[in-house]
Amino acid sequence: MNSRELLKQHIFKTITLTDEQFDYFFSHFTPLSFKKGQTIISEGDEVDCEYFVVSGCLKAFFINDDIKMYILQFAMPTWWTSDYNALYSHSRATINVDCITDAEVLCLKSADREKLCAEIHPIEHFFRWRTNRGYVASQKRLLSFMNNDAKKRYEELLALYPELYNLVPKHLIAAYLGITRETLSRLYNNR
Amino acid sequence: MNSRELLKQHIFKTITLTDEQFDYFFSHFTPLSFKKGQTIISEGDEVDCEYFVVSGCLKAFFINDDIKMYILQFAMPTWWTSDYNALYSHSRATINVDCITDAEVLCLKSADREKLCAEIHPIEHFFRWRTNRGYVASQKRLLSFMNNDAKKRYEELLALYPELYNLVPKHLIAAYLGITRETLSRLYNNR
DNA sequence: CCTTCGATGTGATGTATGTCACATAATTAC
DNA sequence: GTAATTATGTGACATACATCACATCGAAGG
Repeated sequence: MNSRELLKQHIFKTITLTDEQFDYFFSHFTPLSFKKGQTIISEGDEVDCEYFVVSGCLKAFFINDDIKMYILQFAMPTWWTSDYNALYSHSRATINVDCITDAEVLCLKSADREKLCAEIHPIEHFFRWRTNRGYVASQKRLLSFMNNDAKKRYEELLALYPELYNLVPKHLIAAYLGITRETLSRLYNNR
Repeated sequence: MNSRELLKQHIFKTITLTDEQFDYFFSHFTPLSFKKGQTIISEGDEVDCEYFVVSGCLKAFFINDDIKMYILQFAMPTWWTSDYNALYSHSRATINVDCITDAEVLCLKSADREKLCAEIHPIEHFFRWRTNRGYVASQKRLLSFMNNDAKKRYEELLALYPELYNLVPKHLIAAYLGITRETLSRLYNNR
């Protein structure tokens, strides 16, 4: 499926637009291709875009003062990603986004998102529901952090996204779970 | 300030409505009063409202199988709360909401929120931005969980909401931080 | 006023996870 | 194809936090 169809099917799960409306909507996206390891957003950047993943896998991550990495989100096809804190508050990026695999994305400028939301009411509806779902997912992950130990969180992650097991290196899974790679290795080798 | 003015000032930080539009908007809210300790949402309930806090302090919390409590959110005046997972997915409540102090709230039915969002475009805009901010706050809290130890999270919480220190018993602060009351006691007594 | 119960403090001890060190396997770069 | 780099496994030990037990203190209710 091409990127236009993928985006169309994705947003049509929430809203419907006329063909002209969708064409207009789609005309604001810029397709971009990246190679494995390439950086999309670096800490300190001005952030004015968000990204809809068409193929491949991205990660959004934070690096702390001890150079330890924590992964906020793996972004797979039909997921959206950016540094939303920076994007919404017009501040500099504090998180990074890069490519775990070769990837194709559609880039949407924040100013264009706002323009589209103002011009076409259903588009605002779509973005409201996208964030509603993201908020609930984030709360669930927070609860899982408080309630479950690392082993349970690992099993939950693999149950929810089995494709990650072969797609992303284990030290990145550990960085998502908030544990060290050593601990993760011991968990699934039962040591 | 009365509840109508509080809500008006709150939403006018994001959007503007005509007087008639705001009157219409406000007419969908039901004022409710609760006493300290009263329950607003219990696990297993059907959830069809969200709540705008006018006065007092609520907590939204999860109880796990070992009857340990984890607090997702303290809700102070101008905050919104509910079990958003249940509310958005039309499922039964898995989290509880109750009153830490006597409280007044404005209740908005989910069906009315959707109706208002469909009828008045700026209202959809308001709710989109409310959730955008909630999503970013939730991501920040997640990062803090992964990156900081309990002491740092405690200091962060008090820096962000100093009023909680005197308002909320310490075992609830602990339940928000995801630690036991004993550990919290040791943290601030440096033992 | 007295009783009860919830909130808090603190010691002793257990456990999950982190840290550091080192070995080896798998990829990537030249 | 070889060297360099990155990913992974594992042992020894350190540490943050949990658990359990018990004491104290203060607020709420009859």
